[in-house]
Amino acid sequence: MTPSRLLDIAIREFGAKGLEGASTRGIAAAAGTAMSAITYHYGGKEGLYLAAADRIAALIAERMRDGLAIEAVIDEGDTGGARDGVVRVLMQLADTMASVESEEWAPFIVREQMHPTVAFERLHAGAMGTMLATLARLVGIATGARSRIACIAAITLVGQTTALRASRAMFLRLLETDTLTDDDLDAVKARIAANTHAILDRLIAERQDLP
Amino acid sequence: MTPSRLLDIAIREFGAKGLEGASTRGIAAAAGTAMSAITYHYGGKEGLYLAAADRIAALIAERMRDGLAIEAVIDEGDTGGARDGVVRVLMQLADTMASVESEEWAPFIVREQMHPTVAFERLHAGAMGTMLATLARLVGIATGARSRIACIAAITLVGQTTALRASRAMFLRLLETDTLTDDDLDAVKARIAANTHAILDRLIAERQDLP
DNA sequence: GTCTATACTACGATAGAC
DNA sequence: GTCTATCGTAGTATAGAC
Repeated sequence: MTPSRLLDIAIREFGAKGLEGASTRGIAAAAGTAMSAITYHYGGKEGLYLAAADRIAALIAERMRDGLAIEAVIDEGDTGGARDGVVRVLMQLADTMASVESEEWAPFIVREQMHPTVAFERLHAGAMGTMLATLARLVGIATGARSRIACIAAITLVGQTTALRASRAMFLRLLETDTLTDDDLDAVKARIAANTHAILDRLIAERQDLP
Repeated sequence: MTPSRLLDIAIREFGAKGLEGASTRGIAAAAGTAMSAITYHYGGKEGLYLAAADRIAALIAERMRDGLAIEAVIDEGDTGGARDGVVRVLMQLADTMASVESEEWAPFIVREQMHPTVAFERLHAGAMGTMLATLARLVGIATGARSRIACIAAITLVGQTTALRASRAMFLRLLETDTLTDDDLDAVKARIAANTHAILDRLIAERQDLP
């Protein structure tokens, strides 16, 4: 019980303040235990940080499981299925980014994206790498684009959803609100879906220009 | 001289470690001076943090100046000019996100986006708010979309470029490289430009569906 | 397994010398 | 304007009691 409670708090604290900014005393206190419990269960601050990364990867993998499990087995010729798959993965991703729970761990990930440490390996291997690779593969199947083009397109597609977190405050200002309502989220998701179809169509058209 | 050197280091340190993670001693040492210089010039750690935010806003405003100055005066009827403007602003933004200098201050901004403090006001007022508002306005002019739709579209468009920073490590993994070459950047920019045209076309088509 | 006690290092702020 | 010295606080780690 204590270990899992420590981990929950650790994710929040590390996310908000970073590895150096968060304090083991603060984490332990918030978890209602003593600091030395961290040493015992995780071997120290660094160990707790890595455990937090693993837990985040597991959380994302869990959230994305349904979608990715189906999408991963779509075969080469199924352009329609691949297209639907791209949209479904992005919708799932948008929900994840907009979810309140992601507020805690998203900063953890973004920090690792910009200044990767060993923890990035865990995040990438555990969840994010597979997700992005699947998406790139689906884009390739849906449009017939070469691998490199499909990869670049996949990143721009994902960027639309990550903006919900990484540009959140700016977004809220623009919409003149202070929380994202279900209505807002639906509107954004509809926009992303429409954009995605437009982009995929464009990739197909580009391919036919250069035979 | 000392103040400006302190500020440069402060942006890097606060970006990497956050307000709480960075240490005044560390910043002062890296700037080759004593910690009390921070107290003298900026009144303390918090003052230095806010000064860093102002400086970052100024850096971005400077980088975006050419584009935004022109784009801001495009008038209501000029759909073609507005469309070109959208693409130009996004290209400038992509260059900014990919630039090595942005590696230092981008984490600062993203942190403020997810957990805004007073410093976010400065960033938003000084640069980011104007940029995004201009973009949303141009999207509206270029497509005739309602304000709310144009705002949401603007966010998704910007998201494509911010992914260059906020999902950087993941992106590099996918492309199986460890730095973004000029070739890579050109390819991404071309993709973003093409996506943007596709998205704007789609917005126009949607408008004609519902007259 | 969990907590208390302790050792040691580093933090930010301030006062005062130069 | 810039530095040194110092204070009080808070950080991690470890040893040992329960």
